[in-house]
Amino acid sequence: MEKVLKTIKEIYPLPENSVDKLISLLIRKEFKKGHLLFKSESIENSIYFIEKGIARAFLFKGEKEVTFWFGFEGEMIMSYYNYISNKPGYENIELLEDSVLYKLNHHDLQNLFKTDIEFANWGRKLAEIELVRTEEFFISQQFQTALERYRSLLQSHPHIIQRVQLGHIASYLGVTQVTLSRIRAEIK
Amino acid sequence: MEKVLKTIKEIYPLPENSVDKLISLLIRKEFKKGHLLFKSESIENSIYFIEKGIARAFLFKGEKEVTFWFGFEGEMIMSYYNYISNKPGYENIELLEDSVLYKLNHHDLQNLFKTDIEFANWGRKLAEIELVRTEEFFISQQFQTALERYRSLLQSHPHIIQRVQLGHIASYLGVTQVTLSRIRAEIK
DNA sequence: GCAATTTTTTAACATTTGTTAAAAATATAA
DNA sequence: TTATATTTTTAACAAATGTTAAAAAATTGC
Repeated sequence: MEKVLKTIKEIYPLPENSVDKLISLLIRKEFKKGHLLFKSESIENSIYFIEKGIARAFLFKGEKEVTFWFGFEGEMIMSYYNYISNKPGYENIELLEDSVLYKLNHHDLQNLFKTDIEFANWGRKLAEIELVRTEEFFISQQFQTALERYRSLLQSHPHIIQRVQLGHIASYLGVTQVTLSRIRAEIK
Repeated sequence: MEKVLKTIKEIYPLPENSVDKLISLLIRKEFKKGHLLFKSESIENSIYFIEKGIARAFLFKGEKEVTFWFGFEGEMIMSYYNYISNKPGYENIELLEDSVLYKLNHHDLQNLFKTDIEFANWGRKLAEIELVRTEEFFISQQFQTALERYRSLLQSHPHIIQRVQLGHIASYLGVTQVTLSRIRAEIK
């Protein structure tokens, strides 16, 4: 669970015994490629850490799926809306490869928040980090062209092209697959 | 400070003496219409609560200003990026009306987080609420048309048309002013 | 290795939105 | 109130992206 552990510690510097407390709550799980981990309109009581694999979150826009998030090794998978409001989330989350995840129960985590100031601050930092990421992604959508976003996606995840199909990437970038294909043809 | 107090209490149920502790740190400030509260590329050590007035956050896209946030009575004004990373924020924040704000020092707040579990959870909830809002706004940008977003903006803030000029609203909706003007002409 | 399936690219055309500029409407200040 | 400045609307045209469909390429399963 090397990558998961690194993620947990990077969020906020927890004392060693708190880390152990959190680890003791994690359950290792394996899933096949294509597994639908979260389904929209349903309440989800689990949070996952990705040890191995790629996940994507998507919504339907009419008939079409639109991907708006990818999760890579070391990242967390959760529906923030569900997590925060305890109402059904709106996103579907699918695993794009055979994956190894660590599962954490939502209520167990809430319990840590209420009783341990270290965890309360860990949870605060987690939300803050995620907020900044979401903001940055939003800003990039509004202020960069699809080409610029495609380039920075390649920069941060050079192997995404080999691991994720173009249609998903195109919708993540906010264009159709045809347009992304045109973009790729131009820069070659 | 009625509206500000309501906001503070709604975020997370703080004990009465914690609320008093927070209130004692607030300083009332008045600003004129047009005042630039935050300037991009600068470190900001304050957080504000809006008692009266409207604020907007914007970035430059080439020569043009693009508005990506409005703040109304009861809401908080802060650069999350600045607040979280302690690096210069990227946004400019301007007051669109003569305003009454309450100012809170960032370090004072951090201090409360570190020493009081109630505040740590208040801060966690604050970030979580803001995260869900940001996500919702992002989703609406990606999955709704400018017309739909215009309609729901009018629904949630019926007086925005009287208080904010069309160019700001257009860029907030992600279209040019000409396009928003066309949209308005069509639905009349 | 080959056939079937899926994914990606290309092409032709339609639609939407942007750009520039001018006119109309509204707001501001002397 | 009137003149000036600002904001909003309208129009003509250009550019970018979407749509549909077919061809090409790559992947998968037998």
